Amino acid sequence: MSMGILDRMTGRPRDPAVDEAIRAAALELTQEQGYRGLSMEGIAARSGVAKQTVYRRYRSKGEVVLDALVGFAFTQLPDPDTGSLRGDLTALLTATFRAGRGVAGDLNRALAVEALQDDEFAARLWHKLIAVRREAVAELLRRGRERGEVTHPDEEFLIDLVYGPYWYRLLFGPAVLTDARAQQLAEAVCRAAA
Amino acid sequence: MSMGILDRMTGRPRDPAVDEAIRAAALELTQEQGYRGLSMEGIAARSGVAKQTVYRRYRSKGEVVLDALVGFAFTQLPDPDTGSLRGDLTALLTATFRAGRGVAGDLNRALAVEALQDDEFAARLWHKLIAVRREAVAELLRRGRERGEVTHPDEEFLIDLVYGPYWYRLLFGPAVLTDARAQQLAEAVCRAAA
Amino acid sequence: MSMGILDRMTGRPRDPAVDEAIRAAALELTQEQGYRGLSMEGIAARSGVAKQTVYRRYRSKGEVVLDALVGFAFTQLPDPDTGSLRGDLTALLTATFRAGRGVAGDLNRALAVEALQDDEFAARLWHKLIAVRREAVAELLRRGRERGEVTHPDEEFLIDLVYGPYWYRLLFGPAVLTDARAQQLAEAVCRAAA
Amino acid sequence: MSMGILDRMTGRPRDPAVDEAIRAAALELTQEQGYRGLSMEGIAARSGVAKQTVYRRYRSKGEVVLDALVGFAFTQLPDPDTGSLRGDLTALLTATFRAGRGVAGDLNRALAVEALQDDEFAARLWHKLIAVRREAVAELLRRGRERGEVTHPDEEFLIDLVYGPYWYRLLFGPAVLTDARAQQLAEAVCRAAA
DNA sequence: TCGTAAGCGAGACGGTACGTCACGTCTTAAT
DNA sequence: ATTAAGACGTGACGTACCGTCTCGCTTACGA
Repeated sequence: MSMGILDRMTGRPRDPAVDEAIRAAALELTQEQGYRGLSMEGIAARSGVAKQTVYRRYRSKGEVVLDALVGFAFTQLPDPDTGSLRGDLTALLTATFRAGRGVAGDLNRALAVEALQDDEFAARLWHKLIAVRREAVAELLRRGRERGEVTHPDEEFLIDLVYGPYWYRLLFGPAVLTDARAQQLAEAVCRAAA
Repeated sequence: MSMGILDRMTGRPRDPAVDEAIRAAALELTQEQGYRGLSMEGIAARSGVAKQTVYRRYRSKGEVVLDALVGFAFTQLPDPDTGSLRGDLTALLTATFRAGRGVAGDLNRALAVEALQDDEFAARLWHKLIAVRREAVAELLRRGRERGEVTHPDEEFLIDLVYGPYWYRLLFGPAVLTDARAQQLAEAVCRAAA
Repeated sequence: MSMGILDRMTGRPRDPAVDEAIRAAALELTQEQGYRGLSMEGIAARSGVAKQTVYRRYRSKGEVVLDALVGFAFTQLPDPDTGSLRGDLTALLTATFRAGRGVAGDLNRALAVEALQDDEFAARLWHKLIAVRREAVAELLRRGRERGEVTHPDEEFLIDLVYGPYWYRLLFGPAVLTDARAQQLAEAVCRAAA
Repeated sequence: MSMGILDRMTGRPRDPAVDEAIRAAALELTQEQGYRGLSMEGIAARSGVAKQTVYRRYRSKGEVVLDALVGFAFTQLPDPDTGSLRGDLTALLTATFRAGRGVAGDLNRALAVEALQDDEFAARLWHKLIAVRREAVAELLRRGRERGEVTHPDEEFLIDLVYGPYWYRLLFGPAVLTDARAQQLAEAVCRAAA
């Protein structure tokens, strides 16, 4: 959220309303005009905030979008416990795909653009978002492993298998992030994991 | 390559050396400075060509990169026929991953950036590059289907499964496009396809 | 005028209408809001020209003002030949003071601001404006020397005596650049020169 | 110095060390980077003082510089009484020119910049600095008038003649504020005054 | 052979956004 | 009330590219 590593306790405190306005503006603009139409200048203008005030908090528009996305409710991944790996994965992937069809899809695309061009940002993105999502799958897999549903030794690989098609389709033609696809994918991962 | 629908037959013909210089400049700059450092302005400067001359051939830097990449040797996908789906997929994925570790990876990233921001370009990219690669896998799957190795009805889904992890890793941390991973993936796809 | 040392002969030629618009905008803005209210940004906006287009011609607003002033008619100093040093000086100083009471005074003040803060600019100002004005006085003094009206050996000093009070009053309280003062000054210089 | 018209007597008293630090910082920065590099922001930073603390005392950087300069020893003009106008003027001008060659020159230039852009400040500068200096000359002239050395009726004009060349040279090329020049000038003023 | 039609290098031009700097005001907690 | 610290709206800075344009020059082909 705030860029400071340690919270300062001196000086005028940052206005939380400003934080909110910036995030809101970033979301609005991304939805209205796509990521191409998003700029630090535009965010500042829309949120009625000075450019410096945005730069004080974020290095780039990517950071703004990331922060805005992290604040989203549907980012809180469900941690379903249906009793079977397939059920768990289906639940998680369905939720993921559904989010991907909405605003979150646009935001994810925006983050991808930034990450592809900036390694530092890619690293931050990984820690703040990607790693969290991966951990959710890892947890499912651990439970599956206890039940004997998972024998494949390489957890990382399996997680790639879960999220790979999601991002692939986010990149090229968003038309297929359907619930049916989510189910197919869960099934496929189960087979691979066995 | 040439943007004209119908070849004009009057006036001074385009200089092929210029085409070459532009592509070369795009490659060099992408490698040296990443996609962020790539600009139409820069391409023109580096190739010693007027800006207009670049615009006469390409709408955007994405198109330049796409054209440059298409001209690459390792873009010609192998069409292995090892006798088994697993063998075929392993061969194809190994080749793909290897390319992804080199320059082609940078170029693919560049194309992704452009595609994410421009739907028109995304469509062109799909037709010129993605569709071709997908067709290669489709062919393997057809052969596997004849042999009875493939029973899964949804070919499109399986192809997503093949390429999804590749792009996912191209986005986030390129460190894992190893030969071993290619093999793992081939194996997983086989299981899903069965 | 144009910043280029040698005129290029390739590329699209600069639009003279743009030159004109920039100078006009600079003059208008200086008169309307004083030098403090003058900015490269404002000049560009007022003249309906892109900021880069201004920067392509001038390094700073000082240069713009200088160029604008040099283009002025009343910059062409009179070279009076009244037959006496006192007559000549009176004519020249009266003209100078009169100009100083009008727009040229504001512009001169603007140039002083810039020169005081930038040695490089001060040098250019000297060559383009100050030196020219000094040469006019030098010519008068030479004629006076032939007539025996001038015996003082240090021409530079005498010129300082002519222009010093002018700039002093331009700096502090512009109320006294009267014709009477011009005459007094001419008289005083004559005495000093004798 | 202190901006308050009436001294307040409640609350925490102002720290005199702060006053000193601000003036010192202003001097240092002016010498190091010229007036262009001087800013309220910079003064505060260099003096280790909050920005507000500077603004509480001074309206603008010009005021700071003025205050700093007024505090200088060599600002106390000598009131020589050599017995002749020429002697008096030579003494005063030599002192003035010498100071102009040092830090005081830079400070004077700085004040000129501010005064040229801000009429209110120009007025304050006149009262606090210029008028004082002019009065010193006026005193010399009065004495000269008693002795019969001065017959010229316009005292103001003569004072302009004394200080004009000084400021002129402060503006354009400081190389000539020599002792010899001071003497020449004193001589010329004497002749004009006679 | 000569005109017409493009290609080409060069660079001007109106734009938009960048990221930074300083301004002058403000809000906080501590003194 | 003063102080250090720093947030904040504002406005300008100087730069980078964008995509289009206008020059003068050069290559071709076809009449």
